[in-house]
Amino acid sequence: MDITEVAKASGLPASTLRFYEEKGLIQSNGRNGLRRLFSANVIERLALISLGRSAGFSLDEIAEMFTPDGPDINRALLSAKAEELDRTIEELIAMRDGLRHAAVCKAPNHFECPKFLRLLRVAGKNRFRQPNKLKEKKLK
Amino acid sequence: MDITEVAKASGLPASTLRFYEEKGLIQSNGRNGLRRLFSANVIERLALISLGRSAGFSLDEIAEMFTPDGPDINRALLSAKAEELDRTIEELIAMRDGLRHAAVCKAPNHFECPKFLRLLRVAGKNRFRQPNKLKEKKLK
DNA sequence: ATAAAGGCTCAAGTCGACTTGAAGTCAAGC
DNA sequence: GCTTGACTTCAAGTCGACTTGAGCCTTTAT
Repeated sequence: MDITEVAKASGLPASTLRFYEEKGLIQSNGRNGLRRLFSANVIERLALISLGRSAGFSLDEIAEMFTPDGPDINRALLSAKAEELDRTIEELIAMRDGLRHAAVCKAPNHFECPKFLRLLRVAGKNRFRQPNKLKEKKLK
Repeated sequence: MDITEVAKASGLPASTLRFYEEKGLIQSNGRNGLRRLFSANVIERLALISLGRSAGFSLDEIAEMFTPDGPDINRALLSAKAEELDRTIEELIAMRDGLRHAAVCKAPNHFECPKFLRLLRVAGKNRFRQPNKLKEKKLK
């Protein structure tokens, strides 16, 4: 497959595929002239990468999992990520409940509202870096 | 209070406080010579900012909420964020379950495992930008 | 009177994951 | 034989939230 086919099949722009190749996340197997050729299993690989990204792995972490050939998934790392997700989920739930409450709370000042104060305490612990804003998916 | 006191009380470095002031998120009320003076309520304000960050608001969004004077919380925006969080939470739960499964799954190839395939489908939908890696909190 | 401490400003750097742009190469169709 | 369009490389730019550094200016202690 050439890069455009892979792009279409995976939904990723060609620039991303080149970037991933450069990072060692995927391989092209040879060239047709200048042009990269990919074997079909790169699609699975990309799916796996996408999965990893969604689960919160960085590209570098994902690269580590794909060590020799074929994804060798590190089970301990997976479990650790699952636990990390668990904590994140709990924090987000607290946050969501707090937001939902704040949206209807009638207290003149939120600092007088016990629920809001509880929210603040949760937020205090919850000092993790936030995602960059989602970029709009531009469909051309 | 001077900037160091605010820094101590809030846990934020002075550089961040200057940055927030420049962005209009907090105000200093006058100077003592060169030095900024802050009134005590800036602490509450910072707590609110921290809360907003934890809930996934960008600094610009938070700035919008603090329009004239005193936080005027936009209830619709809060509800919208709560819903957004709801969706994120569901995705993360699916992801966590998937990870947990993948960590124990014995299938020779994950692509033969139905649970794993389901996970992939979830991940496919779940094409949101991930957080930058958490930076280690360096305690000096 | 002077030096250290700490605040100040402004510009530039950082991080991760890409994207964009300029300039070049190559095969195919007219 | 020349244009077109799809690919190539490589460098630089982008985004958000800060941090860092250089070079000043003040206050406080000696």
